[in-house]
Amino acid sequence: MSKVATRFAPSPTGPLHIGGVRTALFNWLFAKNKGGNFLLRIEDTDKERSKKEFQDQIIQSLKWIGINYDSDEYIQSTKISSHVKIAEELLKKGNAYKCYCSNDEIEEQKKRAKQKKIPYIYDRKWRDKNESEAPKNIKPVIRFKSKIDGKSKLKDLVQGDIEIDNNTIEDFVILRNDGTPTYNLSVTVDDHDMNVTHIIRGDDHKINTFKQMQIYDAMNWDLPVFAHIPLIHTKEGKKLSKRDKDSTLDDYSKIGIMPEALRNYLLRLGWSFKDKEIFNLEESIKYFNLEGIGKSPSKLDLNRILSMNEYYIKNMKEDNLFDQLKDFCENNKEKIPSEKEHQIKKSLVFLKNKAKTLEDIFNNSKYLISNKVNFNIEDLKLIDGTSKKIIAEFSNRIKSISKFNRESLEPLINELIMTNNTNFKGVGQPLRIALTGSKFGPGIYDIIVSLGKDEVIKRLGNKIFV
RNA sequence: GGUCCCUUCGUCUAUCGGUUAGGACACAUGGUUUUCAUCCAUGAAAGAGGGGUUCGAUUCCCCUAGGGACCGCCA
Repeated sequence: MSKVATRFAPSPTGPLHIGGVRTALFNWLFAKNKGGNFLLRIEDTDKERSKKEFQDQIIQSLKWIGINYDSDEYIQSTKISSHVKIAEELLKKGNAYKCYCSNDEIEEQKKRAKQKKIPYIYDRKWRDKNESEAPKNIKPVIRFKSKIDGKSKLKDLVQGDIEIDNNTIEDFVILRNDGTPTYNLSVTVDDHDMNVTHIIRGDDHKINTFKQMQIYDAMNWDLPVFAHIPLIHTKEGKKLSKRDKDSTLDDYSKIGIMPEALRNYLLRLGWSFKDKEIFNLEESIKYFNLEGIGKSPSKLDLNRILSMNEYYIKNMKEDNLFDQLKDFCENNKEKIPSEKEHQIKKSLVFLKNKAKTLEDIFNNSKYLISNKVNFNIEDLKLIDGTSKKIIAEFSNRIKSISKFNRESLEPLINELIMTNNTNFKGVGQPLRIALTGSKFGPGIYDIIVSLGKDEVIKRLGNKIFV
């Protein structure tokens, strides 16, 4: 058996959506599991809708989530001439024929079928007609001569055996009247040329597979193995499309979901391995198989994505986490000033405990990133006379503390609680608001220590607390 | 409408004829705590319905219902 090769074949007509990412992931993991190659093919034959920017974005997205393809990307539009050659060969061999029906004629047939409520299928008018009868003013399309009798069986590795009557597959167009190949032809020729052994793709291609199988058969090419994975559905239970909310990879990266987390989530969406939930990269490759793919569609669950991301934030090495945070902030928020990097990196140890996303970490570390405190108006109202007194006392007393850490601050805080006849909240809350502008945030000791003595004194000295 | 596919807690899923139907997320309650969280414990929560086959069905078969995909000279 030849070396396993899988491929992911997106069309660059929009941003890569999450279902595509999962398809790519499954193909990639399958290939890596088998020690094979994973290839990327850009299906850009629709000139109207294909855009280079989407192609770049797809490649960028795959890179982001850590899926790397073997050898250069295969650009379908550069292979059109070989597709056409095959169409001509099929024509010569009698597996295809020229169809001179006009657009109007076809439309008319469709309309009539709709009225009669019978399924439309091209009536094979030119299948056996002599070309001498061809109208001069019409450029023909080339149609594949599909089987009419009998049944065809698809041995699908996910769906099992699927059998359909051949007469439900129409004589589909393989070459348009402008001479360009259509999807089913191009895909088949490319997959064959690329030596693809396993085609793992969305459920929505199942019927196409029956068309493509006939081309393989006519050309006497080895049939690859097919595996059609169930689609990802929206909350409403419909096929997820790029137009849906939270459907593209960017929707997740921009709120601070990390690639490891999204990869792990997508792996477990529609695939399982016993009760295991967390798979690092090595485990993903080691355990991935087609048997674990379920047959029913699954819905996206943002809570689960967030929870997965939270897990990775908490369990990731801080160096790595910081690098990701840095990139995230630069790309989506504001750049972390280089002089603050060390301080923030050190603070991750507590910042990460309160975060589900990189965005959360960013929000919780704003008090460190910015030199100016941005006060929440509502929270500021909580600062009363006693609060001001406590702030002043605290500020005064820390000036004499030489070692600025939790141990040295604790007695001081406790003393303030006693002398002001209050509880921890009575002291902690005003200090937190004064230092960060908000009553929510990291633990007060963490805030104070991470800011450092000078900065704390400076912030507590703000005129509004006098 | 035709063809094909699917159906276990709200969600993702485990179970490959015998289980108190398990786990995870979300949810609820309680505990820890220094706000918000985290963390820990506990709880509620499922085999679409009906027939078979079988000593025994969530599991195998059939029907019904519900859902989905496809039905382009798009990919």
